[in-house]
Amino acid sequence: MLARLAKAGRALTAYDILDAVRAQGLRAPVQVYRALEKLRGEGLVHRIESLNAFVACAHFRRRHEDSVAFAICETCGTVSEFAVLATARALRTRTRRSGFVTERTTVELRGRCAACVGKGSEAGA
Amino acid sequence: MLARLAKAGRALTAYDILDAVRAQGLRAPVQVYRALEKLRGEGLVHRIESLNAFVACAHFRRRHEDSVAFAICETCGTVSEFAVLATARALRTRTRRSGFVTERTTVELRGRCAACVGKGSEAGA
DNA sequence: GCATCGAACGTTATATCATTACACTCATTT
DNA sequence: AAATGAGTGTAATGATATAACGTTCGATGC
Repeated sequence: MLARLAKAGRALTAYDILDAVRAQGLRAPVQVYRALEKLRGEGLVHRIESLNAFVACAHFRRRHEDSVAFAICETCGTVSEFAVLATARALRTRTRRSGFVTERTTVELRGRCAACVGKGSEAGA
Repeated sequence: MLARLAKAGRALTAYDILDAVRAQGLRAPVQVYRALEKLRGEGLVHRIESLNAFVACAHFRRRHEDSVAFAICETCGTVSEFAVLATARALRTRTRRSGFVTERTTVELRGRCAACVGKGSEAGA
């Protein structure tokens, strides 16, 4: 299942994954959600909140759990993961001043990846 | 509808809203989604991606559209909005270096608000 | 005036995402 | 062996969101 996700390069919904792994014996959504939950716990999978979908962790669980961001291309669906240590720290500090204790941050960027920006301008010209 | 959202102080799902405004003649989800879409366009409502829910804009559309973040209390559900101009700019710059053109950013923090942290430590002591 | 058009709206149905409930298996403990 | 409890599989359902389609109504051109 993790292999499927990693191969996809984009985010897959639980039902996308279900379709992909039916051959391997998983038959119901709840089984996929349980597996995803476990993988997320191990830091091998991230959930993309704005897509209600999942990606394989690009960084092989290098303990960055709470400071990861995603750039999501609206055109091709590609999701790239990057670390945002300093940004996450700044946000925590900022909200801490009003007494809020941050446990988890979600940072997601929507836009166009390099490849799609290139194609877009060609088409427009 | 906006009044309902503003009064709530927390995020409401489209169906929460639907229940609240049935008296005012809205009868189906799609009507609520259409209204929300319009309000979002006007900058009066924000969507909280990690909750699949909506909040009234706390800043009266002061043109901060693309640089707003939310601190969401896991205990009481309170959502507070704050501006993250510099953070959003930094993220845009950062991804721009790899050719990604950011159109929209989502920043959401989960944790405990001041009030709930206080209560929590009392209970724990 | 009135035919035409298109945007907005209402209704119904359906698609999509996620969880609950419960029975069964099987390893562990006693 | 009986009791316990974690994990698993299945079915059903709940929660979120959109599609499809007909109607209304104001704007436009004749």
